[in-house]
Amino acid sequence: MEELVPVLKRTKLFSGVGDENISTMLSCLGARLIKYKKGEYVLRQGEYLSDILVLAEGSLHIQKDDYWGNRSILGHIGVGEIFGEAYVAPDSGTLLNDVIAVEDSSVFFFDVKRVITTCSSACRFHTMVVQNLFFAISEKNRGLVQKLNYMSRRTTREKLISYLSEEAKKQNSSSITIPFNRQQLADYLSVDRSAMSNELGKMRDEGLLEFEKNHFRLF
Amino acid sequence: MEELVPVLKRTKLFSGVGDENISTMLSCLGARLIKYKKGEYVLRQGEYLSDILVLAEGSLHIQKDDYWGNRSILGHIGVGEIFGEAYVAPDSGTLLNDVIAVEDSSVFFFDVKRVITTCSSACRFHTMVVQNLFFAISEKNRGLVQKLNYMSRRTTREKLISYLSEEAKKQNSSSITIPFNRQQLADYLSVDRSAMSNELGKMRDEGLLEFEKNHFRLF
DNA sequence: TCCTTTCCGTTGTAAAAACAACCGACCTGT
DNA sequence: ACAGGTCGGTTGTTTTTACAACGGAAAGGA
Repeated sequence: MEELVPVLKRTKLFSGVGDENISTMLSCLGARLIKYKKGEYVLRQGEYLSDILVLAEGSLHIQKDDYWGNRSILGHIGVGEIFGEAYVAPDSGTLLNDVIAVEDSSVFFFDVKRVITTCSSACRFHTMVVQNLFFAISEKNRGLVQKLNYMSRRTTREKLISYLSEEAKKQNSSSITIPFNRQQLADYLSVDRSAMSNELGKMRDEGLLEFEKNHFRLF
Repeated sequence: MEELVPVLKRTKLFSGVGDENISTMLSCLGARLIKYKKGEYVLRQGEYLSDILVLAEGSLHIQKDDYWGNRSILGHIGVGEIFGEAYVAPDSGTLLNDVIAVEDSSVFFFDVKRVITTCSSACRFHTMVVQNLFFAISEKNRGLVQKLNYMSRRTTREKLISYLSEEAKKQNSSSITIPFNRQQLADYLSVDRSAMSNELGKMRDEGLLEFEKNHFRLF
C-alpha cells in the first residue's frame, strides 16, 4: 500500500495534504487497497456501496446492461480519479452501473463514515479531505449539468451552438479552441460524426462560424 | 429571519438537526436572509459565488441566454431546495446560469467557508450539516447521471427503453408506475410528445410493453 | 519513400424525429 | 347539461438524423 502513496498525493482527494501526512491518514480513513486482474468486476450494479474509491493503478470502464441485455460503455476511469462517491449516501440506493478492470488495476477503498466524520484533532488534514471531496463532487456536478445542457437540444445544430457558445463564454473570446477532435465531439454531444461534420459545414456556409481543426471562431 | 426557521427544519440541509439547534447554528453558519421581488435576479451568469443557498419562500427559475441571445429555462427551484452548492468550490469558475425570482421570494445565504469548515465543538450539529450537504449534492449527481444516460441515446425508442428499463430495476418489478404524465416524460427525455406517444404505440404493437396512463408493464 | 492509419469533409439514402393539426376521453366548474 | 380545459393517441408532412461509403489530407512508422 505504501508504495502507492505518491499516487494519492497527486489526486484531488488529497490535494493540499503533504505526503508525510497521507501515510498517517490512511489508517484514520480506514483505507484498504484491493487489486484486480484485467476483466474482473470492481463494482457491480445492484450492490450497496459504503466506500469512496480512488484508482491507484490501471484503468477501469463504467458499463451498463439494460433490461433487455444490451451493454454499453458509459465512461472511463483513469489513475487518480475518485469514483463511487455519489453512491455512499444512506439513501442512495444501489449502484446503477458495473465498474470493470480494463487492465490489471489497484483501487483504494475509503470508508465513507470515516471520511466524512471528522476524527479527533490528531488528524489536522481530515477537514481538508472532506472539503476536497465536496469540491470534487461539485466539479463532476458542473460537468454533468453542462453536458445535459447541450444534450437537451433537439438538433445537432442546436447542440453545437450551445456547446460552442458556452466555450466562448468560458474562454471569454469568440475565437476558441476545443479539447476534442471531431469524433470525440460527436461522442460528447451524442450525435453522428458525419452528420455533425455536415452541419458544421452548413453553419460555416451561412456565416455563423469558421473553423480549422479544433479551433473555432464564432460570428 | 427567525420566522423562517421552521422552513429550514424541513430542508435536506438541516435534516436531523432539531429546530432549537437551527437557530443557534444560523450565526455559526453566517446565515443571511435576502428577499427578492418578482422578476429580480438572485444570481447572475458570470458572477462568482461563495454561498450555499436555500430557498425559504417563493419560487425561482434557472435560465440561460446563449451567445446569440436565445433564452431558455432550464429548471425550477421550489421552497426548501438547496442551490448554488456546485459553484462554491475555489476553482469552479463563474455561474453559468441566471437565477431569477418567479414570485416574491426569500433566500438564505450560507457562507460556504463557515459551512464546510467545522467550527468549535460548541456546534455539535455542524458535522451533520456538512454530511447533509454532501448527501444532497450526491443525490443531484445521481439524478444527473441517470438523465444523461437516457438522453445519450439516439432514438426516442432507445431513450424510452433505457428509462423504463432503469425504472423497472429501481422498482424491482417489470410492472412500474412512473412519476410523469406524457408531456413531462417527453420533456424529461427531451423528445417530442406526439412522436413519443407514437413510438410507445409501436412498441406496444410489437409486444415490448403495455401501458395505461402512467403505469407500464415490460415484457 | 512508401505504406498504413487517422482524421474529417462529402454525398446519397433510408430511417426517425419534429411539427402541426385533429379528435376523443375525461375533468371541473358553472 | 354545458363550456372549457387537460391529456394523450393518431396522422400526414417536412425536416433532420443516422448510416454507410468514399476520398483526400495529414501524420507516423518502417
